[in-house]
Amino acid sequence: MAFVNQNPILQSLIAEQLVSDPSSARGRLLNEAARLFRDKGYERTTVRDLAAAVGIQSGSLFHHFRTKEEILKAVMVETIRLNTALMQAAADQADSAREKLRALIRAELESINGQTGEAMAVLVYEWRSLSESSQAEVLELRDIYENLWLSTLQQLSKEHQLGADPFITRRMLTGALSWTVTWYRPERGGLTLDGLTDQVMAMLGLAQC
Amino acid sequence: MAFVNQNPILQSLIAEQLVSDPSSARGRLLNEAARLFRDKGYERTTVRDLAAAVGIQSGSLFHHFRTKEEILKAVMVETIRLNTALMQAAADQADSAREKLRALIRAELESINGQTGEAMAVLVYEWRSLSESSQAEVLELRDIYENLWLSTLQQLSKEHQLGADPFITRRMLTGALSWTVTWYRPERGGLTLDGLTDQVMAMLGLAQC
DNA sequence: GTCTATACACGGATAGAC
DNA sequence: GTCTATCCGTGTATAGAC
Repeated sequence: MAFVNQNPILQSLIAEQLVSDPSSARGRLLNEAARLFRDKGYERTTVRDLAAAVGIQSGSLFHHFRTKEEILKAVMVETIRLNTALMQAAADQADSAREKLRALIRAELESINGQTGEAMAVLVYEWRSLSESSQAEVLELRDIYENLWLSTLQQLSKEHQLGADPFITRRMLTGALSWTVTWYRPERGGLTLDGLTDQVMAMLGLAQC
Repeated sequence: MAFVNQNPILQSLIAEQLVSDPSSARGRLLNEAARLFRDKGYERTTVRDLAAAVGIQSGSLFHHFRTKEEILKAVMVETIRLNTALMQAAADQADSAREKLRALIRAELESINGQTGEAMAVLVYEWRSLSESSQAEVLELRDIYENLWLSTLQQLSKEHQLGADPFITRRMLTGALSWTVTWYRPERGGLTLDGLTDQVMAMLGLAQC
């Protein structure tokens, strides 16, 4: 993903070949695919659309990917890998459980509404279009990601700072945060990403007093 | 929707021809369509699937609806009409703003996870498949529904019982509640609908003390 | 690694008989 | 109001030249 190219976390993932270099043919295709899948949906996006987006003919696509579904799966897998690393880094910088949670919320809001947002939306809305065997693979990666959240929420719960159950709170947050993509428009209107994060914390009764 | 057939609110809506009688040919088709659209997605559901679900041939479908999209739109329109009426009734029975909010949350959770849940999921996940002109029509109906929520949340905010902004809180709740359809399974496991409602209230810092 | 050309199946929608 | 038959466009994927 070209925009966050300077990010050292992305750089190390590329070096380990866990995500594609965004300047490579494969990387550029996956970025365009994420955008198209989010805008039109996976089913309504044709292989001709995908090829045109990177300036090749549809037949040439199948030199890089065996099937259209393989492209969807690659978008999802690489997105989770990148976001797990970003999340881990964000949480590591915070001290208290409360600050860890705030860092996670802010990082997830940034993933959803920032430059990886297209791919994050695909992860949520195009799940059904993935074959069952691919779903199982992606789910495994998701577990690592979710454990980051759960351990932080469980710590807060121990400290009696959380109103509801940690598991349920995480599920509520998953829905609430991913839904922001349908309405949050940072460019027009005053609410910044930090302001939105504050609102989420306030909703949970964890506002800075 | 045959299951809630005895519901007097549904009966009056049918009498006013605002929703189809679930025992009519049209009503049965819309129920099956909601189920198929949720399970497979709108695009992956063929007119042959729809016809087979009600035991007719695909050509015969077009005697009832001019296009496939018209079926999707009808599912959405009738679902909003029914749920607005159910919501209004739930809110009217409560006295305090806090109890009104609880009634709205419980009613929406019931819509999402109960017998109209298939249609509610379609409303969230198949939005993009609706043509723009149809989207505008459905959006108008949604406004009425949303105003029910906003007036209650604004009242709570006046009473200083709400941590975050009312508009933002509603949007967070929209995401959080609709997401329950992906994980909440009342049949297996102890959490009842009332228990889940309590958890949501607790998350908002509005637990019964 | 990309091109052109095309196979081949499937999906939405229509026509006209009953 | 449902049937059968069918049109026709579109979509995924392949073949083989360059």
